Amino acid sequence: MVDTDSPGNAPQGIRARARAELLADVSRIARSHLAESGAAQLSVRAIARELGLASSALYRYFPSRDALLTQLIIEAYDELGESVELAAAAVDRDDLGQRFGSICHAVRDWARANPHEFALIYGSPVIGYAAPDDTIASALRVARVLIDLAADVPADGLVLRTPGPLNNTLVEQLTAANVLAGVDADLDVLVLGVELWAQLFGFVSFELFGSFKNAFEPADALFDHQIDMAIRAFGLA
Amino acid sequence: MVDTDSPGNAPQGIRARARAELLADVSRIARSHLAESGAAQLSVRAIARELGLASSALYRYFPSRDALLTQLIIEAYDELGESVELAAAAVDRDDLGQRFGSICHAVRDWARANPHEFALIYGSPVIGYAAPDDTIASALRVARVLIDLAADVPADGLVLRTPGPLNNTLVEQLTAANVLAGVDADLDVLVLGVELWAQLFGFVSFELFGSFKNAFEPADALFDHQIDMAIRAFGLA
DNA sequence: TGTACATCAGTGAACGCGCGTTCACTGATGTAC
DNA sequence: TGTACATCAGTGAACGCGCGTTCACTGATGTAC
Repeated sequence: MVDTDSPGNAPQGIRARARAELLADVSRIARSHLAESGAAQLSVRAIARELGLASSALYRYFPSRDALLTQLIIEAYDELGESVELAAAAVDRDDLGQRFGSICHAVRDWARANPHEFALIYGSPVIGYAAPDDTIASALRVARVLIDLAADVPADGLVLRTPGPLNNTLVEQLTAANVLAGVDADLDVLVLGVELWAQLFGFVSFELFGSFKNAFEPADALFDHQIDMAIRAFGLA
Repeated sequence: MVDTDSPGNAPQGIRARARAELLADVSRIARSHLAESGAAQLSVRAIARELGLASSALYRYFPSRDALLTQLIIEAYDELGESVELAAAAVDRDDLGQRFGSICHAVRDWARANPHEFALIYGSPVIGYAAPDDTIASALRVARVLIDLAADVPADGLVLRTPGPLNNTLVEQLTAANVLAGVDADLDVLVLGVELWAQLFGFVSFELFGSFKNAFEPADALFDHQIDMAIRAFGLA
């Protein structure tokens, strides 16, 4: 008899599937604890408790608490990176202003929907935890999308431009960024892009971490205005 | 016999002086622990241990751990605020570009000298801790210096200006900021100022929290360039 | 100037709780023949 | 198809440590008369 009663959605053995499910559960619960206690307080025991497992069981899945934290960080970078990539791809590639706006809104929207994950990757570093190199690739996804955009912005429309030549160090650093992303953006465009990148995340940090409290709540109008101004600075308006 | 052997530098009783000294010691030690373990891990017991006191002794000085945290936060805001005020006052008040640059450098310099205090006040909020209203006045000092500057910037030089009228909500929020600071800055200048404020702190966060890693290290040239561009955007160059 | 009393700083034990990680173990799943 | 063995998931006790906060107390400093 041919084995047809076992459905086709079992590409792995029963163990592999159980393992994948438990890993997902751990991640979900860990993220909820992130919101309730913060990254520094993330507790292997508390997660195991919520799963109904002995705390030692989790050591079959993660070598240490820090490894768990690393996975959460990578997941957060990847989620944000994917949102931003999708947002950039969702609009007309040649409408650079709209593309920039879409990217910015994706960052802010994801951050507001996942404030604790945002805090994990862009807030104060967790003391005593050193992020391993595994996080780098994921961390760079947002930057890459922005550099790609910069590479498409024509240099001659730029409203804010350095008078005279750029500082040597800066030229080296910007060139390295171009190389890393495999593009050849104009350096004056690129440096402005980096500064607007800092502005974007500064804004979101202010909004989420409380600096806008009692002043810019809601911050939607201010955000839209900031994007407008950035588009103008690029000469895309 | 007249009591002349007791020197004049005792404006308070022996107890009051001892208390002031111990409070200063607590603050100093707490700040060093901030660097070693982070705000969430700040421990009354560890501080008492380092002081050679029973942990219960500190409850004569602080009603709770959170109160200690509050004091550290206020101190940090005040230190930064004072640096920035001094920096703004140290230059020619009418040289607005220089004044802006001096303010920005003061923020960055203080943050680099006190990265953990910066993280405490501008990084991810400490979960489970709600800052009381006592912190507000100190938190506003930097913003006030910037708004004062904005009030002196002539509106007609502005390079980046909103096309058409500002959004209503934004007008209200900006007007409120003017009122709070007791000035009457042009709203187009003011909104640009707010956005450059976000940029300034975004930059410093990136630099201190690691987003510039492997890319803008050192970040000095980038910072100077960013300030240059901001001054241009204000029309002050 | 001296005395009586109130205030305050600091002690040390205790309460009740948390944590990460290791280890020898049981029993179930998977694999090679 | 069945059997023997290897791998893996999960257990529960233990190690050694941490924490904030309360409480009754001792002894020193300050104050009012």
